[in-house]
Amino acid sequence: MAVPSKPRKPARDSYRHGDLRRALVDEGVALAREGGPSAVTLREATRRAGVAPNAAYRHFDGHDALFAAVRSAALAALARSIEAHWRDAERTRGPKARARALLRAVGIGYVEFAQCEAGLFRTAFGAGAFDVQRPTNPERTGALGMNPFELLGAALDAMVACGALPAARRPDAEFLAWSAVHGMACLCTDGPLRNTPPAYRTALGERLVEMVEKGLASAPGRA
Amino acid sequence: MAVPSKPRKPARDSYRHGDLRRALVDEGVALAREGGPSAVTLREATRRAGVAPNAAYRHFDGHDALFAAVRSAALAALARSIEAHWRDAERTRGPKARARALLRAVGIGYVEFAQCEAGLFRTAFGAGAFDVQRPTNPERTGALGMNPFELLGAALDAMVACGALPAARRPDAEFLAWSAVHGMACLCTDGPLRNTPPAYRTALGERLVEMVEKGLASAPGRA
DNA sequence: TGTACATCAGTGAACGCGCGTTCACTGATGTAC
DNA sequence: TGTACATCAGTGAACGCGCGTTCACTGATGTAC
Repeated sequence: MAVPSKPRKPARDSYRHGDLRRALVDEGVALAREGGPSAVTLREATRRAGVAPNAAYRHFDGHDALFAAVRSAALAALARSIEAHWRDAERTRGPKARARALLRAVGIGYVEFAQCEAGLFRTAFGAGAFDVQRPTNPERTGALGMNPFELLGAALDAMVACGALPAARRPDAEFLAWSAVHGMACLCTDGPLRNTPPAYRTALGERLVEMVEKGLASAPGRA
Repeated sequence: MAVPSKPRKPARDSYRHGDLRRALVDEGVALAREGGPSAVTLREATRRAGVAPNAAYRHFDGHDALFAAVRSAALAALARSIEAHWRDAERTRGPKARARALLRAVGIGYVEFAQCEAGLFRTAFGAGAFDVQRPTNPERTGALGMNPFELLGAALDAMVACGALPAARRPDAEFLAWSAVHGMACLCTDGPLRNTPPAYRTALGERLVEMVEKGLASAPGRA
């Protein structure tokens, strides 16, 4: 008992935080999850990390930089949601069925994420301009090393490779498929589907993916 | 020259504004057009209307009420954009071609509005929950008296009536079509398509509508 | 047709809020000698 | 192995900002007599 009266508020830490940057991003993600993009506040993130507001400036240029990091984390979470379905789909027998299963995995994983993590979804896409990340930023991906857009592209390539999608219709098909899936994600998150039963939304999601698959194959490609 | 020194700042008006409620909504719409939903501020709207901030409370319960009115106006503007295409489509000869033209009108009008009026589009759909308005709120519609969702429903009904869409696939088809079109609108407004050439986006929009039409007709309906 | 008065759309000043950001500082850490 | 020192991640206090909202008020309008 050499130093019995030592204050033990900070418990394990020294007064230096250890990994404040990571802690701030984690808290930012938690805020985004709970309250969407507008809840991602520099002051609240530092408050939750148990640190003075200006301490954040040791690790980020300012609010925008912290927010960008949080958004990247949200995109990575989306990629992981898709990958969970992707891995199952990869085990499908037969090249055509497999390609279709991969495309379905991307769509269902995307919509499911929007429903289960509405705050993160809004943070990824609902706060100003968003882009396809190229070259791939490792912060934005899951374990397969592909961002959501690349996963979609890979699924479409597989469709072409097995003959389920005419090669002439492949160019820019990402944007058509992404549109459909992103739109449904929005309707499920903030739109009129947000309060419908999960089973109903799941059924609608399945129909949407089929619509995309069939519609992509029969509509003409780029002129 | 009975009263030559009378201050003529307010010009035509008495110190009573005349129609402040309308003026505030108009200024709010202008703000939304320029800066999206977060720019719709009670203080800035009153500032532009040349009135004290608290004057707004004579006409609105508070910021939320003003914002709701602005959002309704944005939805009405969307309806008008669709109607402009709708009227042309109505003149198409042949019931099938006409039904397809109507569906196309809804899709193209929707995406065009998102591109030309990105701020209003974000205000209508990008600021918290949005719903299909039933019964129709006259503030939210254009001259045909239908809101965007009802226009879409009418186009799909026409598709069924002429045999271009199997009746079994009609239920809930609004949500599938809306998803596709809304998603593309998002990609054009805030997403990776926002800086692409207009002609490219137009071509993509046409392909999307075709994808929806073909995909809707060949995918199975509600189980 | 004139006067008295109630109404209510506007004013002016002030409030508290949370935000991002800047400043000069402090004190634990890790390195050079 | 011990001491001197530079580094730099954190502190504490304060700033200005624009926001929504509340208060007591004023004065033009329109109505009742």
